[in-house]
Amino acid sequence: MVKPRDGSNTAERILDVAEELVQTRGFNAFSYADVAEVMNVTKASLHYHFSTKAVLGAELISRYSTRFMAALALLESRHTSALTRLEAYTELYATVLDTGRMCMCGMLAADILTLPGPMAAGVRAFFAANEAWLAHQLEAGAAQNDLRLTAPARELAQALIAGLEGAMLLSRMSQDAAQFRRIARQLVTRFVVDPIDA
Amino acid sequence: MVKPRDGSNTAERILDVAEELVQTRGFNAFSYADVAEVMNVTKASLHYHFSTKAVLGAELISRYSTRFMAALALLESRHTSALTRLEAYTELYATVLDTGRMCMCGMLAADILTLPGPMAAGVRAFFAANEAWLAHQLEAGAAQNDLRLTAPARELAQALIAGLEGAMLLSRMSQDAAQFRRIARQLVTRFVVDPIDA
DNA sequence: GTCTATAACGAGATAGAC
DNA sequence: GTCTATCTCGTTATAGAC
Repeated sequence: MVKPRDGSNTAERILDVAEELVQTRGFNAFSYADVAEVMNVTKASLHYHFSTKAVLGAELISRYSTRFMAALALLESRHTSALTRLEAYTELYATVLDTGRMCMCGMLAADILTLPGPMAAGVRAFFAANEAWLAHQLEAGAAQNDLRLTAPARELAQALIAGLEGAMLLSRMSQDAAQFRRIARQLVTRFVVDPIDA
Repeated sequence: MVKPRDGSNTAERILDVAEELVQTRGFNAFSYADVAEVMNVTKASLHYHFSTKAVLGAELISRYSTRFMAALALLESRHTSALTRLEAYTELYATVLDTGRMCMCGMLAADILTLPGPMAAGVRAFFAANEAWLAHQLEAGAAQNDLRLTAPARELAQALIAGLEGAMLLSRMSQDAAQFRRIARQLVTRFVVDPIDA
């Protein structure tokens, strides 16, 4: 018995629709009715797959985090230098923004005080994992003289993520597609490559 | 007939309570009932002062923007060098975060697609004004050799605001009070003072 | 697995007395 | 200017037929 993994099964499609709504409107600004309308099913059907909105939300975060970490692994295998990995990392954010969406966990970070406990924990874990991954890349890059760090790796990782999330928020608001990539370039250049080869 | 300006009149106190709720929970996650409960009045009373939630929201943004620009003017008069002005600017954000709040317009930026038109316009205007103010300080500072710019002033201003807003979001989530100031210092140091006197 | 129907509640808002 | 009372609607969630 092979489980369908092509994303065409109902639960996955519900997650797809809900994910877009969270990324554009936030967790408190979408409802089962919104999802049901897009999918042409009833709200009751959605409750069959995800008993409560809190369960749906937790599943969204879990899937998003898994996929994000998988994208990081792929990115790591495709790029060998720390600098190109960083650039690919920022481009990951950029392509999300190109679809008119915020980072899902960035959006949920704004809603953090209103989220069910398990969801809040998931969002915090997402950023902790991101920070750890980035810090590791920075340290590895510094070790092989790929780049120069201007501060402790952990601190730089936090500042980079903060800059990228803030840049998404403001660029989406300004509807200035190029703004995000300009800011991302500033962040990477100023924080890590710095004046060595500038 | 002197209008009361001490903030003790009802409309102002409603705005005070609503403002905190927006800064902590977001515009879609608070209700007239929440405000009424804190103030020990009925929802109907609130509607006497602010006919609709959209009107209340627009007034919140207007008051917040006015106060913010006034704080910038004060800050300008108190500090003469561009660098200390920048540091005071980031400290403005830090003190907001110290009270457990996000920047109100940063919060509303996340909700932007769900806001009534006039509110969305007000949020955009807030950030445009901030960007213009910051860019002006940067250019002035560069002109008198107070600091060195690593990119066009406008671009740096956008990156700084993005970094600060993102840092607020993540620091509040992490409940790490020191994190914001560490990131802010990184941003200012790397973006403007750079290696001249580092 | 999806439907109809409905329960239970909270939200934004209004009417009219005081 | 604040109250009680009420309206209407949207939201989350459940029961039970198909």
